[in-house]
Amino acid sequence: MSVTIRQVARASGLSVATISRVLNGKGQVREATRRKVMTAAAALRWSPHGAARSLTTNETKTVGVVLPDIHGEFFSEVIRGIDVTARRNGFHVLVSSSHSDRAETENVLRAMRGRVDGVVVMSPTIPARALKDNLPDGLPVVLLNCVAGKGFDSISIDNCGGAVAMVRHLSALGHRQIAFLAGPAGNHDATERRRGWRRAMRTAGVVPSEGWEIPGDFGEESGFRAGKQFLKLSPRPTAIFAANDAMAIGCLAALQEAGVSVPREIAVTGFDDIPFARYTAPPLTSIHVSIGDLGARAMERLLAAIGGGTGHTHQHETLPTTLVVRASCGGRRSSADVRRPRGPQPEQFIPEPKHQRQR
Amino acid sequence: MSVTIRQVARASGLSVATISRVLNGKGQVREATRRKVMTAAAALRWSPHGAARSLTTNETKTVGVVLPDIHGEFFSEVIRGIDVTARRNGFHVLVSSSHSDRAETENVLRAMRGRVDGVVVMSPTIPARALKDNLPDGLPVVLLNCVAGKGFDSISIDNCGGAVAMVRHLSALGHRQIAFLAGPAGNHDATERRRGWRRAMRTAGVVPSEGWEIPGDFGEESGFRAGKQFLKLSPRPTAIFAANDAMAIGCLAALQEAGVSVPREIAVTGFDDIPFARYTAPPLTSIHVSIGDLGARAMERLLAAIGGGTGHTHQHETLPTTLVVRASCGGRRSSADVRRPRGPQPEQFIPEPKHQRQR
DNA sequence: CCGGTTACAGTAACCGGTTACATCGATGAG
DNA sequence: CTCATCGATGTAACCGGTTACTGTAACCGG
Repeated sequence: MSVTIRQVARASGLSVATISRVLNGKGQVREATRRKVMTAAAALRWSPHGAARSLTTNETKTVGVVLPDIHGEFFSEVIRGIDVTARRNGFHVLVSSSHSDRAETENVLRAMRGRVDGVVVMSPTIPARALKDNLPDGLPVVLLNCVAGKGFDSISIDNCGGAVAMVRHLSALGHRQIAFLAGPAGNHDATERRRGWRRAMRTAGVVPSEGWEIPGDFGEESGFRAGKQFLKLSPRPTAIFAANDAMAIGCLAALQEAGVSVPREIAVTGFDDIPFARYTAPPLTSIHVSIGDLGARAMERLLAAIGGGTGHTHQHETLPTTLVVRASCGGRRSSADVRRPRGPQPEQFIPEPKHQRQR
Repeated sequence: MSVTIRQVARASGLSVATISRVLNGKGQVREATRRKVMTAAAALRWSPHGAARSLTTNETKTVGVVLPDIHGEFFSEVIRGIDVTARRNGFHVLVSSSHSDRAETENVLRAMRGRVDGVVVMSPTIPARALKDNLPDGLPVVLLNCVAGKGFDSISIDNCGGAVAMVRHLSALGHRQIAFLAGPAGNHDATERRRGWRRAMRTAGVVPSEGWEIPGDFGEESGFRAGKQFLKLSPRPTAIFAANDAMAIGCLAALQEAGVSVPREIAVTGFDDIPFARYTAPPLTSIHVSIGDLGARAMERLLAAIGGGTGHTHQHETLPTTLVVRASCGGRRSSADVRRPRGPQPEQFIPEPKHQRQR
């Protein structure tokens, strides 16, 4: 049915070895022969069989990406970063996302043998150690935004540092009662951001009182509910720092509905700097994270591990974040911002990714 | 290095055939033998080599997904739908996204041979016919949101119908000057939505005058610019129907900045019903599209084609859309809506997907 | 006790490439 | 002229599974 290298060999009157050599540019082949091969291959519309090739070379030119059940921009951006980097290096990407169940994840991991040359794993639920048991020995792995484990490459966002920067900024604007809208318990990013908030508060000499921290789940809905709760506090916080933008947006909606003016009465800030952050009312001050870069870096590390063989050393890498000031936190620039020609601009300008959506 | 079936055979004192039979549950194997195999396999932590297996069985249990360079929710949702459905059926997903270049896409397509059992292709730039030349004969293909081609399975959203529904709704609210904020030229969805707008306008007996249609690119930014332009028109349109939510949101920002009240002075509506749509100010009336379902259906069709062999008939399928009314279009219910407990609810309630973000 | 099933397990060919090694003609030095 | 060398190409083993075919007890009815 499908055309094989032997058919090409017959059609061109050459041997399979020569066809293979031409295809891979290895060994000596006369120019005339090369052309003959190319012609025959094109005529038969032959392209090498991936599985067959993988079997002998023991490399698949494919990397696995295992992600938990995440929605939205984060997912697409991280995949984009990974995919672009992989393709640039001639690699394919085998994804497996939306794992809620741990056993399921382990199954997928096991099924990767003979399909991939390495994997990027982002899993809040699986401890690094458990990975070892479910992966073929010697398969390169890069952990993404997980608790770093010994013997693994890992890479993550400077969540703590970003949170500290945000609290500092709010402090500088005069805020002291800075409430925190936390993310899901157990989530690594959420934990780190909370740590940053607490640390910076301590540094600022403020002791968060009861009720200044409300748990959320990173969804808009939970932000909305938390917003309502914050309003019941007395004294009211003067600023709300949400652990991600989605919750901050829900929070904004809650305050607006309650007729509370942002930022005049309460400042609201987020984390992630999702594209919509600049289009909320008022535009949202946030911590910019280059999610695409995160994926790209993870892939670069993985490719290095794949190429480097055994002489590769494991290390942990942290990606920096940037504070992006918009109107929602108030302060000196807020009124000026609002009048800018095309929607408020960040104080520290971050070059915009092209947000040409195709849909 | 890696453990093979032969090692398991030796360890268990059986032959490779038996190991294989146990693994695949084929043929007769005594219970005692099965257990012996399982024990040995577990002890050696053996799992079958994907490439090797693919080579003989001629099936990879993997499907390819080729997507253009799209950002945001659409991408992640469609992948999620595909991935979940694939995994449920024991398939893996090989993605390749962010193709801007046509030659690049064709390369990837060619490289899929021997790696996948079928592909889902979403490509605005490649005509269906050109696919035939770059795909191994007989490889099942499902086209996603493309111009349907003969000899292909295809599936898409009822863009036209959705647009008609939206214009009808606005009409019913008394609007006649309904401007249209179009999507990128050449994009299939954009074209269809525009067609729906024009058709419904004609039905309503309104002839769109000069300037009532402004081109955009599906990005927030272009919506913002278009919003400004619409304001310069005289007479001003009473409603703006954006071809997607991102542009509608940009448009809202522009109107807000100009001090124009939505929906009192101008109604604004979108298309896609992205999660964020319910948190804009005012909440955005939109056309709900189940993007995840789109991916899931595409995968179901593909799996059917893979399983069905030659007896499979090609057909085109269209997924329905639903109008979701929120405050941004004004009308009878708008004031009531605003007071609902947790942010405005849609008039026609769409069961919410769980928007528990993990970030 | 015998030919025929049946249940279970082993042997080896095969999938489609890659590549070490063999082959062979041409070339050049001695 | 001969032999070593080199460049170009062919031969066949091999990668790790799957499976058709084979072998062999055990068991059956007659």
